[in-house]
Amino acid sequence: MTQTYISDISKHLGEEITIKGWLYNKRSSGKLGFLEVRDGSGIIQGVVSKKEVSEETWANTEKVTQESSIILTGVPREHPKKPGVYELDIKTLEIVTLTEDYPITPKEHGVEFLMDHRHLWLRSKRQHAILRVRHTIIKAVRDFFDDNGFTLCDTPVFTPAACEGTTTLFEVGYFDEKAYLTQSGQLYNEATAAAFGKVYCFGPTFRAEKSKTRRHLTEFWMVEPEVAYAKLDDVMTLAENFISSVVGRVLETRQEELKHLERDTSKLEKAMPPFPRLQYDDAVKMLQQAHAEGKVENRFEWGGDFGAPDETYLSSQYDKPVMVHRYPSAIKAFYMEPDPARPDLALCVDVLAPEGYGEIIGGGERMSSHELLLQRIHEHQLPPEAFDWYLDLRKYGSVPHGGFGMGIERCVAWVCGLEHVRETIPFPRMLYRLKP
RNA sequence: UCCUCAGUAGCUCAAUGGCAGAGCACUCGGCUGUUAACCGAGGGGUUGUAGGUUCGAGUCCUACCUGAGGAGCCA
Repeated sequence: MTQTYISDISKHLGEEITIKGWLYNKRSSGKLGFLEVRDGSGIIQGVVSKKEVSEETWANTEKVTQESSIILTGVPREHPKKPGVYELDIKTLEIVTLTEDYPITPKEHGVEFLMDHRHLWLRSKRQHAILRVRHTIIKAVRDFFDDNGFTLCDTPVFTPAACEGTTTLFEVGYFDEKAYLTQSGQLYNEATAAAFGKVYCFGPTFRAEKSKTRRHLTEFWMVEPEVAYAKLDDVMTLAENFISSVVGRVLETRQEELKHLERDTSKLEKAMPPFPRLQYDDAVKMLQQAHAEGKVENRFEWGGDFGAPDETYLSSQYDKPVMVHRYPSAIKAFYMEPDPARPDLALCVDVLAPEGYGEIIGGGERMSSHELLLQRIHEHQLPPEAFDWYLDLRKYGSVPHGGFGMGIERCVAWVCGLEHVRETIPFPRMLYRLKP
């Protein structure tokens, strides 16, 4: 028995086909049954008429329940009232397994209940739309780098020490010693960039921060490109080309999903280069003026890092992602290259997504001087022996280089217009949430 | 770690300190074009836990537990 996928239904109009899937929802009108069937590729409404089918098929139609697995045969055709929409005239309905008491009903549910049933929640239309956009974003990310001369050089998940020494790490046993789950592949990227020129890594990242907000996961996926000989301006140009390429791909191929999510795509269409480049100093002035005008609650002082409300205000001033660059070195990672014109500033950049989605990219130019890097390691009270290989990169053919990291889930949340990143990954890992 | 809010039927939510309710889901019946279908009937409860105030607590007070949102930190 061959199987036809619902996504291919338009190629089989008028033919008898077999659909293998699950019952999404059922409605009936006496001797006429309406079965919404999903098979992973899509959803189609099947129509069963009592007088057209066998007693067995009609009995199955009456007793089949939501999310029962079913195999049906029938003939697809256009919906009588909706042009471009297809229906299936069902001839036979076989129940593979009858489901009893499916927990997720067609009505509303709360977050806790849905999260506890994430393994089933994934079957819903909304989750389907989001995860298909996620798939497309990841594909577009890989295509962008693959098509631009980058080599994929994935970095380890087990690491011997903190990459940046600031954020909390997950500690795991590693035979007789301790290891930590990676919080960034960047340091390793710098080694592979010196070997391959343009590289990227893409994998899971772990942060043991006790953050409990709509923007945080403890396990998330990050893509990190790194380019030898790149200066800060090159990094920013790469970032804006990269983001616009990814967003453009979603707009090209996922209109249906974005429509289901009720995303205002006109806002995404504006995410085309060039992105505004805002120096930290000027961003501070904007925030201070906004405070004076009563638009921001707290007065921002030069030297601090932006909080979520600050980022939201700054991004609200633009209709496309904004790139904030040259933060004070004191609040950035130890490996950031200082600005020769202003040594107290780091040649770094954060890309803030529009509509309050916050920082989706962080990156910049890395320090190329062995002497200065060693000094910074000492200043940050990091163990130099843990960074011997990293320092080697400055001993053997050091060059200016830079790159950035983008959190996939925040990007998906922004593109889909979601309230929370928990829906952007099949099984989110969050503070106090390890199951399912 | 801190701040705020919320826990009542399988789910989503009502109930002035005074009889524990509705919709969905489920079971039964009705309907040949339904779109979270609809109409009628039925079963379904230790109101998060422990204590306190009161003639009387789902409701007020205290502690704890669980969850949500936010802060800090970050992508």
